[in-house]
Amino acid sequence: MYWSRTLIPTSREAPTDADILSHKLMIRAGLIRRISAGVYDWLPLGWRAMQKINAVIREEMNAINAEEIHMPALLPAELWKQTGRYFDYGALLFKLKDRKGTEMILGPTHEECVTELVKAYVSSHKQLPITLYQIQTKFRDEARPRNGLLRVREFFMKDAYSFHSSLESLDRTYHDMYDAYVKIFQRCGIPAIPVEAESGPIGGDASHEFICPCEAGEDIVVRAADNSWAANLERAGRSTPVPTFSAAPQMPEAKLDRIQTPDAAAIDAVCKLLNIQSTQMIKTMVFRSGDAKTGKWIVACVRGDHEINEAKIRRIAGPVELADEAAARAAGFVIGYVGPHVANTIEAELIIDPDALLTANATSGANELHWHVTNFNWKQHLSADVQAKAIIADIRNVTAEDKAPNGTDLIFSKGIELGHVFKLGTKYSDALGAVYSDDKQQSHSVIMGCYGIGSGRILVGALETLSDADGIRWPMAIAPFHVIITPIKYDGQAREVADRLHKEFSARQIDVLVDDRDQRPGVKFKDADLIGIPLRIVLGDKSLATGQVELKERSKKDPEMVSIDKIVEHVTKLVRT
RNA sequence: CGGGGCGUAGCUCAGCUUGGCUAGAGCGCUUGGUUCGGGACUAAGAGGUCGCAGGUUCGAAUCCUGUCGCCCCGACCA
Repeated sequence: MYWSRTLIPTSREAPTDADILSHKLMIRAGLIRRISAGVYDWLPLGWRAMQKINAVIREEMNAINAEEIHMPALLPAELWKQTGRYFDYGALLFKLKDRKGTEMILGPTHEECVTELVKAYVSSHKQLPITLYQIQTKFRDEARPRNGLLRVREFFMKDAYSFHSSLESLDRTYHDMYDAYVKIFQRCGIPAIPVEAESGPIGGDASHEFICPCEAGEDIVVRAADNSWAANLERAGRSTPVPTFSAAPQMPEAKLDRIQTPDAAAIDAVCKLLNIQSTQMIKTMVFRSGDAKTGKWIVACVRGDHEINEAKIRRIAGPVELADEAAARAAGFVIGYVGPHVANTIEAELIIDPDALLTANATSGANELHWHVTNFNWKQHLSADVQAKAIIADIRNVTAEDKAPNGTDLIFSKGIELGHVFKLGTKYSDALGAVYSDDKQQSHSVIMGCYGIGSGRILVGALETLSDADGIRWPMAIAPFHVIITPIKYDGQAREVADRLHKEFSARQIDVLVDDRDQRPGVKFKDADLIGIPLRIVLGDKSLATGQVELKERSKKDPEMVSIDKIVEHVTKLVRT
């Protein structure tokens, strides 16, 4: 391709609304253009990179016998109502009506659709296992799209779904996928660490996320200092054993004191007012499970300096949500001033984190507006009945004071979630009736796994982690062009050589861009660095006179001189390895 | 959804507080000249319903109301 014939709108300045490096570079290098919040045009350079990423993904998917299909983005809402996700997904789901008034959605993911497909055609164990995938546009009406391509409303995703007649078979495919993911990110040249993630209904080792470590990321990864283990913060568990209620301190002489704390609901405010440490406090939060009629209250307690981990609560109590404030108040919870002993008077499931349980003479809410209590102790101030039913469980986020499973220190870092592999179980096949017959004519729900990669996020990860002050540095595998030819002046011998090399590289399937613009050399060099093509061939009069061209790798400081008749071979070698 | 900020040329922004000449600058763009190995210089130009609607006023980019759009922080840490 010739620069003058394509569209590469580079710019010296980044728009003010771009905050993170990758976003700035994508705009400056002319990869994408925003058309609406979280919705982008893909320009030639961006699109080329995207295609290369998808090509890598395709190759690795095909290599493990996953077969590509294509499902529609426009889906009937009915299908989603059958699994309940029409409601569970909430506002994140784009909803619309067709001309007949039929409710439709734009697919944010395709479990329903693919399960429906398999239900229609797979009925025997002999047809299993099977893995189908697609690379397709997903739609999610994000509350707050942000940071360029990091969180968008329309994006590319490779989503694969596997179907099995046994958990062992699911395990095999899961591991194949896991390995394929490792290869994909390696080939794309970006760092990605697999971490344990929330595992859902199957439990155990059923879910991994692949995280690209970088500051721009929205996820928090916890890993062992010796890299022996890593997990999503949601998932990371305490390393010390969970005690039973009897481990609570015995403080027979302690007396529960009420103390006035006007307008001090937050932990920090109370600590300041009473001049105590947050470790001396018990934080109590109220959750609600089930619907308004059948649901129950859940009172969760952690030490004041700890954060409640809602995913862990869900693991114990099933689907829960933080209680609606008005509803909780109506039920008698003094939101802002709730203490654990509220369970003495209001019927609720009490879940206590071990560190909260071991806190003696704690300060907590008094269950009265503008009042707290001090010297709270579990054994004295909970009724016998409540003590007997209380659940002691790990329900907080780990902190730097915790240890990895092997006892080493924990390190916390941010990262971008690039992909996710997940053992689904029979959630969707149950809901939609996707069953197969085994060899004894017994009917079973198909066992499923699902595996996603956000292709756009690979691009974000590459720019975030590999760029330098001058611009992008594409890994060869996903570079929009392998080589850029920069004639100092596109004229005379330089022009002849540029055209000839263009032809020869193209014939070898090497993607080449000739900067044929009538620009000063400085402009061309700056732009070449900015758009980050891995190899640059400079054609200048002086070197051409000696039968040589200058070859510079974007990631290296100094160029090398290569004779004209060797350059094609030389570059081909660099591109292929 | 809550809070904050911003909408003026393709891009980055000034002007607005205190209403008043033909609405400005830099970058980019067009044409000419000089330049030509790391974002050149110069001359002449093109380009704007000041987001939109309404209001106040003799007069609105500027004040008021509404509305749309965009960005940032937060979203359950009581």
